Amino acid sequence: MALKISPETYVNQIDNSWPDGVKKTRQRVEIYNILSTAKEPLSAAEIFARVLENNKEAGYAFSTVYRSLLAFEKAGMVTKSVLVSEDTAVYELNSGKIKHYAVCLKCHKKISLKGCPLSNLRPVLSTEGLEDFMVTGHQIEIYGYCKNCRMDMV
Amino acid sequence: MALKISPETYVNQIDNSWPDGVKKTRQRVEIYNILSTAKEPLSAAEIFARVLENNKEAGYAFSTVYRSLLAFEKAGMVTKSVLVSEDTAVYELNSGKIKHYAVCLKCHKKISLKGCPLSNLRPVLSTEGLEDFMVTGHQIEIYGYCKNCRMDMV
DNA sequence: TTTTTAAATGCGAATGATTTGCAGTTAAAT
DNA sequence: ATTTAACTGCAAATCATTCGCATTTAAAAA
Repeated sequence: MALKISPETYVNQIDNSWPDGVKKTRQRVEIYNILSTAKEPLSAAEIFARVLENNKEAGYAFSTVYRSLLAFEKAGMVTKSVLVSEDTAVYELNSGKIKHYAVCLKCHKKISLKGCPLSNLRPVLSTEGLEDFMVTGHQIEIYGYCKNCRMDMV
Repeated sequence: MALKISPETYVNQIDNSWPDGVKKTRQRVEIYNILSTAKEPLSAAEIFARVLENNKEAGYAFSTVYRSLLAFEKAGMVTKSVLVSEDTAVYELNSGKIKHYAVCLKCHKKISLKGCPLSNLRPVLSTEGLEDFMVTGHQIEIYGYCKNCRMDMV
C-alpha cells in the first residue's frame, strides 16, 4: 500500500538530484515523481495520463509534459530513447545504470537488461571508419515475445 | 563514371532477389535500385527525393514509397529501423549482414559496424525475467560525433 | 494475345506524435 | 515586495506516416 506523501515532502526528497538551471515547478516535480516511481521507461502520453489522474480538474497541458521532458533531458536528468518496436519516444530518469531493454512486440512490455552487453565498447569501435568517432552513447534493444504473449499465440 | 543501364537491364539484374508475391512495378523497381546502390540506410523522404530526380515530370506519390517499402519489408527484402538519434525510420536492403550503425548526432552520417557485437546473445539473455523471452531480433546503435563534425565543433 | 482480376498507384485527406507561438502565470533573484 | 526570465496553458502548426477511394496495371487465365 502506497504511502501518502505531501507535495512538499516530494520536493525535499528530490532536492539533491534536481539540476541547477531547471526551474522547479509543480508540474515538473510531478513529472519527476512519476518518472522516479516508474518501473519502465514511459512515453509522454503515459506520463500525461498519470498526470491527469492526479489532476482531475486542474488544467494541465500535454505540451508542458514535452517541454519539461526536454528541459530534463538537456539537463542530463532524463534519458530519451526511441525503441525500434514502438513509434513513440520513451523517457526514464538518468540513473546512470539500466539503459537497455527487451521489448515484447505484442504487449509492449519492457524488461530491463541487467548490465550492459557493450560494457567493453573498445573492440566494437575498431571498425574501420570509426577510428575518430567520439562515442557519446549507445543503445541496445532486444525484441521478440515475452512469456505471456508466447502462450497467447497458442 | 557511372554506366548507363536501361530500365530493362535493371529489372533483369534483380530477378533473382525479387520475392514471390510482390508485384514488380516500375515504381518498385526504381525504389529497389535506389536501395541497392545506397551506401547508407535511407529514409522514405530520402528515397522519394531520389525518385523525383529521376521523374522530373511523371507523377509519383510519396505514399507509394511507403507502401512499397512496407511490401518489401513484409517480404523480408528490406529491413526497417528507427535510430535513437533520428526521428524517422530508415530502410535498407536485407543483405543478411550489416545491421548496426554508428550515427553522428550532428551530420547524421551513418557508419555501419562490421559484424555484430551481440553475436553471442545467450549470455545477455541470462537476465532474470528473460528466461522465457523469445528473441526475434535486436538492434545496436552507437551515437556520438564523427571525425568531421568533431573538427567543426572547434 | 486478349481478357480478367487482384494488387498497386496517385492524390488528398486523416492520423498521431511532437513542436511552437503567444499571452498570461509563477519561481526565484533582487 | 518587486522584478524578470522562465514556465504554463491553449490552440494551431509540423512532420512523418497511414488510409480511402477511384483509376491503372502487372500478371494470371483463357
